[in-house]
Amino acid sequence: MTDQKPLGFQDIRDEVVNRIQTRVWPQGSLLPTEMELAAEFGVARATVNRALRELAEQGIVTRKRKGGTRVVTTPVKQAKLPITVVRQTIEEMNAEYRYALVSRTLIDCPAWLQAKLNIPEGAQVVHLQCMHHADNRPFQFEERWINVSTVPQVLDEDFLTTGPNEWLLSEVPFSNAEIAFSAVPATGHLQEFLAVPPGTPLFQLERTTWFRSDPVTFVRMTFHQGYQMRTTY
Amino acid sequence: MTDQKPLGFQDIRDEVVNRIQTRVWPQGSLLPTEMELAAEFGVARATVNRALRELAEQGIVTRKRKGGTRVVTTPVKQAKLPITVVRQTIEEMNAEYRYALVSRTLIDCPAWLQAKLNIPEGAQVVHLQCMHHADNRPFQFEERWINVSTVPQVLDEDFLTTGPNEWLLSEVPFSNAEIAFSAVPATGHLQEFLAVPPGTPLFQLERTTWFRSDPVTFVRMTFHQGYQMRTTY
DNA sequence: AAGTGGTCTAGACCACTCA
DNA sequence: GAGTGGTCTAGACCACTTT
Repeated sequence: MTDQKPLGFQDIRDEVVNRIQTRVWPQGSLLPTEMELAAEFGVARATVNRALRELAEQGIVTRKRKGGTRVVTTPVKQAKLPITVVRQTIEEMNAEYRYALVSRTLIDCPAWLQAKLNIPEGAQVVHLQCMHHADNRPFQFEERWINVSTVPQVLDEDFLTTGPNEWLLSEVPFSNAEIAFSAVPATGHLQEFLAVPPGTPLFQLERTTWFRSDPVTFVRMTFHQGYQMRTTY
Repeated sequence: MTDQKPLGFQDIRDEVVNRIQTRVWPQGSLLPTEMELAAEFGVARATVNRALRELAEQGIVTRKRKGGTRVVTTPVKQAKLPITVVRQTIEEMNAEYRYALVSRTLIDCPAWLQAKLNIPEGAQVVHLQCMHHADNRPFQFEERWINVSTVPQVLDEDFLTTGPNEWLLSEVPFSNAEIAFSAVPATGHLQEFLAVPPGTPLFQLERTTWFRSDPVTFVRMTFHQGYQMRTTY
């Protein structure tokens, strides 16, 4: 009984990872070709291909036609950061979510936002300020600008009961975005709404969103004192 | 000339995304089966399968045997966050990188770290403090604890010229980790090494790393004032 | 019980890239 | 020019889930 049961692509993948981790195939070395591996494991080349393709996506190996498959020397880890809606985050903590609109105004797009979104002069945007509470304690202050020309429906939405994040997600799903994380001091509005002393370090997330190369929205979300964003790789 | 050239899985994928974005297949709706799509596009089922599998990985659709393929109602975006070495980050800014070891001591594992890494009592760890400079200005302060029992080679490494991050990457590549981002005030060491007034908000990244379920290291990296971490999705 | 996606196979052709 | 991965096909069987 040399072979027990047929191997799947996941078995191949795991075994390759194994050999890389145990330095059977050291960093920088060249792996056998797909055909050789297929012969060794007794599977079709397509199966080996799928296994190695996944490892390439994970950044563990690089693949080149004619060049073969090589173990990456300095693996660039990729943490997957799930971007959820605030409501979900809070409800997953088993806390009670409460949303409150602070202000909603229709304004001419300020110059800095024009530049950031690359939209023409004189465009109009809806400016929103909102608070998100968890168990009645301040959780996140949200300041947002929505491009009226991309999302004209925004003029008919008052955002009194639904947060702009969730509303936009239903109106403009499947957009793409740029995100920036930073630490900022509590000043002005932030200090008041998040109920912290002036200068308190706060975790902040800025995001610019497009739908098919049309700028949709820019949002600045500032979290309560001590908030940690977590992930894995 | 009804069909020009044979379609690839990428064409299928893009066209499906297109139909989802334009609400031909609205959120929550059921897509045609793989066989139906294969017939429509004039390709093999495997090709449709690959296209839809990618969209499922991206979280745009969900797939269930017998249940079919369904457009996700509230897409959970996943930002891919490349975790690079500090040196790279700095060199990509076209700045000059400089590393300096502040302290290196062999100590008994403190209780809080024992709990965090889940290692037995009395274990020993190497405690490191380092500074990373960009163009001779403070960029990042790194405080790290390395588990001696998992990485015994650490006893022979003085870390005078090479940062522990890069060293560990060559000794223990392909590990997995938990990451937490937060905003902290500058105090004590941080304030001095990063040359900022006390209480300045600083961006901090904490990471716990394992290799095959053996705890390797815990690191706390605090960045200079105003640092932003950026990504896309 | 039936229908759907999940996977594998054997073969083929192509595209890239190295020598 | 030759070798490698990239992709596609047609068919098959399996595994899960709903009816």
